[in-house]
Amino acid sequence: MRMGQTRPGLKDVAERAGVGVSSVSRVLSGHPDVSVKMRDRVMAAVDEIGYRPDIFARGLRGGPTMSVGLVIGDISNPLLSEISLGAESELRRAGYSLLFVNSMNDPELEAQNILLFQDRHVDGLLLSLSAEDDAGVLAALRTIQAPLVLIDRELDDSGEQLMPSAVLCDHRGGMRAAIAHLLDLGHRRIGCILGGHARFARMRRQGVEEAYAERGLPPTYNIVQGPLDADHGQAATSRLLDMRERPTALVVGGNQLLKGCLRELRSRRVVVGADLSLISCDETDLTEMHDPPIAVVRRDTHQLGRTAAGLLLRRIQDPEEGPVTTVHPTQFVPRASVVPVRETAGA
Amino acid sequence: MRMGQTRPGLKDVAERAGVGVSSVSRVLSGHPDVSVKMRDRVMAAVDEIGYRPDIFARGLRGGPTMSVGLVIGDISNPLLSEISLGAESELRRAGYSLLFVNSMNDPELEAQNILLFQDRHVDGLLLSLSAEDDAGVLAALRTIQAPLVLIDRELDDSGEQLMPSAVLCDHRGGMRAAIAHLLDLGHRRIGCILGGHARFARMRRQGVEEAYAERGLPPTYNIVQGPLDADHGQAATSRLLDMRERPTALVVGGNQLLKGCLRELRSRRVVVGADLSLISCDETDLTEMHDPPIAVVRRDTHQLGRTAAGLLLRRIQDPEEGPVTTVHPTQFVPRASVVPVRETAGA
DNA sequence: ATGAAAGCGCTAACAG
DNA sequence: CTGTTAGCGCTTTCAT
Repeated sequence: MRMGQTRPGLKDVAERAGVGVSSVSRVLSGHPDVSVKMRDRVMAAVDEIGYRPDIFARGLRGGPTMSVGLVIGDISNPLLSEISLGAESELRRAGYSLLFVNSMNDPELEAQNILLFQDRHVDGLLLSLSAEDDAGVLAALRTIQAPLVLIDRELDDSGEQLMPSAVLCDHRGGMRAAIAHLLDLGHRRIGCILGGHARFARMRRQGVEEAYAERGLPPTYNIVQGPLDADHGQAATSRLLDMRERPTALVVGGNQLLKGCLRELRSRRVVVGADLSLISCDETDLTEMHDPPIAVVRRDTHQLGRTAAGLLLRRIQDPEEGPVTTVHPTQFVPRASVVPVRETAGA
Repeated sequence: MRMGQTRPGLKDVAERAGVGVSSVSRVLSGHPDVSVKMRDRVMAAVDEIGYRPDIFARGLRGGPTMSVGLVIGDISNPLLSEISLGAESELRRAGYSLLFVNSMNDPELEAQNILLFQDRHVDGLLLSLSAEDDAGVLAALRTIQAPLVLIDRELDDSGEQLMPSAVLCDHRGGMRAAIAHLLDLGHRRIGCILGGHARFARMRRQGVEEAYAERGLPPTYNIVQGPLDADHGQAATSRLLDMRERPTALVVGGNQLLKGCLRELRSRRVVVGADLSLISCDETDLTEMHDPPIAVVRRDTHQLGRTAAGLLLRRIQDPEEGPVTTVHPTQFVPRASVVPVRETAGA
């Protein structure tokens, strides 16, 4: 029974101001050829009736929607959410809004979401994909006209058709530094728990290998690769601790894995920073507040998001711009979870 | 230099299938009056040319956009992100997509974001607002036609114009149970650190008061109210521990506050579960993995999100539906961070 | 410098 | 049951 109360349109503004609709349109889209008088009249009318342009009608004509899509595997991961926060703040400064969608780390959903953003005419896409080589995702991406920025991912894009920009992290360097630190403290049997099939896992593995190779040491490390979740973290920890030549230090590649790892250590009553040295990748509440605090390979996630947004904006605003890749530093932060091997009780 | 390659429209499908545009439209929107033959012809053509409807053109006509907006204070808060995950999963099942926007806990941004969603013609709004009484936010909300669902918030809507549904949590009951547990263990001087001005803080305060009142005990608790952040958590902890009659137990109203609290306890070398009993609200990695594990007042955040989405969908799909409020249980989970007062060393 | 008018892709009358 | 047609609110020629 309620009145239609349709929101005011361009026509209403034009009527109110006693001018033509196209003049109103020109004023609102900053067209140069408008008299000051006209601009004032129109703006006054706009304020009076509280006009807001209809984004759909604009989009229909193919104009920009001033929005950017972010496809993200798991927003509940604090790192990813910080990245998105950084991206959002940068985009907002430029007048763009960021639309999130979760893909639950499911490539099929991811592909759907990419298409969904295309339907919504986003002006660009930020991608933190769960898989770098999923055929469906790649196919969806190829239908996208808008510029793409990958966040800490490398696409397995054989055809090289989609020319994404990318913001990457120097995971290899960070891992190399972490391992080097352990080696300096006398550790030789180091267990590494890695997860996922994305770039970061490959790079971290390389970092481990390089650290040993640089010092001419035999590869007495053990890398346990698996899914990127707490269960793998726990299982891998268990497996490493059960080895005959039990590692004196563990390096864990991410917060989910860390959670599982700590769970296992607790159930075995292994004391971090005494019985065992421990390093994790990426700072979270857990690493910071743990007793003892856990050494980490850290990176500036907020900045990562901001840079990603910046690269995207550049390409949106100037379509001639080519893809750019930036690499962001990582930093090893030693903490009490790491002790020299001498103090470590053997098996 | 690239070819315009404009995406196929309804007209193209109609041409391909040799039928009229409206028939195509009818088939696609599931209109009952279409022959099987027609449906097949059209669907074939749709597949052949890879047609996807233009959501903007649909929206322009005032139709549903199959999207829901979520205004959220801080997506990097694991609780809020879990809620949004729950909401998203429910919405997806119904074919809706969820658009997130962060408001950085800033009411002004919040109001802007509400307007932004309105511009995008969302079919409904999920709100986890940072303030319940901000004039700008309320004004923005009043311009919204779509149904609203509040998540764990009560609006200070004097005019009662906007009839939101709501999903609430029984914070009062949870807090009452937590305090009762402490009282049973002999604690009398209990410090409570609360933060924020939203419903949950009020309810928790009431829970504390009720627990004491129920047993006819004098109010020997101390409630320190402040902003909902780690700094307040730390400052409040410091203040409570400096009291002449130092509390034997602390109850902390949220994960941010907890972080600050733990920071202070660590710097003072206060041992949780021995020198002091500790309870927090809401489960996070920190409460679970802490040594000793921290007792919590828990709630099912994923379910909360799902229910919120469900309530919204009901109102979207049947505009005659009135607003509904559901209250979700909370549960006190005792853990090793809580010990009887006898074992606790006094000041 | 300004206004009139033609669509953008779609849905919903309205005719057949 | 199906095709034709008139807009939805806006931008953009094209005249003036």
